[in-house]
Amino acid sequence: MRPPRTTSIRPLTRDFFERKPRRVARELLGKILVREEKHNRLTARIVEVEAYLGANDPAAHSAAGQTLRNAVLFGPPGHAYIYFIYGNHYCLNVSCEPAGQAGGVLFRALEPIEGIEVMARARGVAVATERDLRKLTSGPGRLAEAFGITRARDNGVDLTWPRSGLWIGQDGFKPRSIRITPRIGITKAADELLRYIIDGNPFVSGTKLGSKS
DNA sequence: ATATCGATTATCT
DNA sequence: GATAATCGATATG
Repeated sequence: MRPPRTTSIRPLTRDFFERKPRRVARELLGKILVREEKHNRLTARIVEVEAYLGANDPAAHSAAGQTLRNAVLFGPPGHAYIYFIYGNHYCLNVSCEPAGQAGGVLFRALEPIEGIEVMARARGVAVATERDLRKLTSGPGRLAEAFGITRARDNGVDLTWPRSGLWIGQDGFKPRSIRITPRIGITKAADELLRYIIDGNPFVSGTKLGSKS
């Protein structure tokens, strides 16, 4: 009898994140976000991200310089920058570039793999059909809620270190096709091509399910 | 299927 | 006091 095999997920290393946000964003597609707690393990594949440049990007939270809120972006790479927005939602970013440069990547959508029941409970939605899965992690606020991500809990954590409970890993998966588009929901620098998606993946936010466009 | 709108609060001017 | 890297509900074709 062959023992049941779980696909092994290896954490990404610091140098992965110590690069330009565009590069990190593109290469994060297909990687896996992991939440580990005592009795839970949540995993989901990254299918949509946006790059925010440390310099010369008016849409970035770092544009007006360092504050208490955005300090993590100015710190070492590979750490979680969590912000609270519209009085309702948390969003997850990872810091990029060497300390002192404020680049980052926003996580916009994931494809759930493990822990779907837990995610559904955290989101307060029922998952009856295949398409209901999109309600879990398709959108930056949604994925944060599904993973129980808050600023108090996760801002500043090291996403290369599994013992932090929130980390990013790889299992060898390579996206077949990547598409680059303008970023969503911003008013400044709204036409820069800095949004990276796995082409055709149904969990990408804004994707209409059941329509062929 | 697309458009519009209200909710709700940390953060900065 | 104004703003915001969103979401979900409602309205309309």
